[in-house]
Amino acid sequence: MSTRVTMRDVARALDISPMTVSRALRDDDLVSAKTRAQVRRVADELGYVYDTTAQAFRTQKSGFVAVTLPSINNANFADTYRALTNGLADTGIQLLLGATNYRIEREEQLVRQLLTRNPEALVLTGGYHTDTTRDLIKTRGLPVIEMWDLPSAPLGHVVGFSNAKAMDVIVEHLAAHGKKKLAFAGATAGGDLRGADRRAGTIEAAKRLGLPGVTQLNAGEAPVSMRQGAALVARMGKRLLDYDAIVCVSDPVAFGVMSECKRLGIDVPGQLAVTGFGHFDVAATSDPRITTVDVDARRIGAITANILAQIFDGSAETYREEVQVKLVPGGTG
Amino acid sequence: MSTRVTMRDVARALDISPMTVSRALRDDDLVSAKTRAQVRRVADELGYVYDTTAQAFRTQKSGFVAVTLPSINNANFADTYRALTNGLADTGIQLLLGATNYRIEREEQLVRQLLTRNPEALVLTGGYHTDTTRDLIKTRGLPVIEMWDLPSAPLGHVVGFSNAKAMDVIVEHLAAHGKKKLAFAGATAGGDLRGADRRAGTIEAAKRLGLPGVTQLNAGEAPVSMRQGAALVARMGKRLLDYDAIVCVSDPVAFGVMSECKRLGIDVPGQLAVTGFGHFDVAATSDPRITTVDVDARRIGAITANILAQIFDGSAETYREEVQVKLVPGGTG
DNA sequence: ACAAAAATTGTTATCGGTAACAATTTTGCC
DNA sequence: GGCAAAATTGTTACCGATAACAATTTTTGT
Repeated sequence: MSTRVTMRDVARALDISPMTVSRALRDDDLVSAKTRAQVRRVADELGYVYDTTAQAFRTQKSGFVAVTLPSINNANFADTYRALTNGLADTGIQLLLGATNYRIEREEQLVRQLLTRNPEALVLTGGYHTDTTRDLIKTRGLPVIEMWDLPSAPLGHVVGFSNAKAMDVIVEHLAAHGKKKLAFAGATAGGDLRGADRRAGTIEAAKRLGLPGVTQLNAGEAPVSMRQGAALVARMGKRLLDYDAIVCVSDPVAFGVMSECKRLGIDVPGQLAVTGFGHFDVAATSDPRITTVDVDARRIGAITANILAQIFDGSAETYREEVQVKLVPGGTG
Repeated sequence: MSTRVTMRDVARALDISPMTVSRALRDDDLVSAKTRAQVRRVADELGYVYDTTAQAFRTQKSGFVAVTLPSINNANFADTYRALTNGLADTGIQLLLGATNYRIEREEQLVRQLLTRNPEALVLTGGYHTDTTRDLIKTRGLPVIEMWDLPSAPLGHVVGFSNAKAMDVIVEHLAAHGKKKLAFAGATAGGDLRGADRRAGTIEAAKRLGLPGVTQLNAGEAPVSMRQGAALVARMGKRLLDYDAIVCVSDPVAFGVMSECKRLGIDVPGQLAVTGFGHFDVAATSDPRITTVDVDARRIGAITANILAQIFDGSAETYREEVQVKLVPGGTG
């Protein structure tokens, strides 16, 4: 009973060869329509389930594309992932997902694990990787796509934007509204490197616009949560009013900051501006709405899916797709 | 160059048998420490990468556990998933994740796809499945764990709670604070079945406590978002004041409702109470904090991991673990 | 020193599909 | 009807690791 039903069994039932069954189930035109229908029917009757493992082994193609995301609990990455899934739906490709928790050491461990499954391509979030990760990938000669960043020394294809430059629109917006003294609320150094890029971009933009230096406010370990944003404000209290605006590494942080300000009686945006990043639902829903930057996460996923399709079709071109980000003004400054 | 390095190659380099290489790389005690070290070294030198596909094929064990989640963009499910990943970290088991988008038809499609990868167990979120899904699983005789629910006719193991009964604490809390006329804000019928259970539970609890009937407010397709919660309120306007409390299917919805109330000048909780579900960050951070129900998502994942470990150890017991939920009073009623 | 036990290494067959090639059947045309 | 071309089906070998069993080397005890 526990012996699985194989193509051989289906073949025997119909007194044909396993090869014909194989072809029929893959809808090969070589097989006559009549035979195909029969095979289908008998396969169903016998409860046959196709064994992708065996196929992957024989053809030396796993049908997997490995994907790493910093976190699976992030609307933007989830959107990218969904778009990627949808874009690959009719290719038969399956995504093998891993979460790095915003750490490139964890990414390395993950990549190592994922590679043992023979993925046909690798999709990484971010442009920062450990040297070992880079070596592992290069040695394999595996197609790679880096998303959500614009690395200067990419491993392969790129679909993303500059996290540093993206802050320009925020800082320009704040400057245009007369905000001068900025603080940046993000993770402590060392963790989230895309967050660090945003900080660097903020500092850079402020300098360019002739604003005073930007203070770094540490909200804790990456990824910084709403709670950590709130806790940061609770810790600092009215000292926060030394600044005109708090530029937050993400919308959730901004929301935490804003909520706690309200609890402390600090008026946003009256006394203090607060900005976010990512155009999350919470930014669009809160009262007031949070000024933020929209990244077309879905587009990143869709483009990535396209590139993958090209790769599987044999294209040798190396893509570098920059997606535009745009300011979404809210009521927080 | 593109011919991959196999165990045979490593074996040849050391003039030993592939079998010994296989054993050495799996750290089999049968192999002498000296040989193991040599094999390790040479394997590294040659850039050997273990082929899990071949192993999975030969041993007829994929090393996969398939997991379906309604959405990957949900802090609670993400927590469960992370706990599951961590709990299985040193078993070598890899999770194969799929998102159902809260639809059992999509779940069926997904399960079908996942089964072709020969998972060694299946972890499903929720206790509702299509008949075909149930058949597929039963035919396979695959170990199954249903999470986040307490189905009356489970497919196998269960780790969860009753979504209906979980609403008791909310309704009791509201009743104790003098709220009588309740409305339930959730998805339109047909979609999210756990949400439907919560609605049924709310109605049931209200009846039991002698409150008037509960009105159903349709916020749109599942999963209902913050935006949809806000849109619902925008649509209804002051008519919302016909009710004493809006019981929302989740915290995000409650947050959307509350934010839009503020914009409309409706005082929460003064004029209207609002409750959520799930103890999301947004509920704990918003001002006021949202009264909600905490589900120990991490515990669900950890217990599930434990059960999986038991299964792989050969235990034949069928587990049914109920996790407790608890009220988290906020400032919204 | 020698047999018996223990430790270590080797051989063979196989998991379930499918590529490459071979063989057979059907169809079309004069 | 007979033959070439087209359509369909079949045969064989193999992808890379490892279970099961066999053979060899090393250690131990007397």
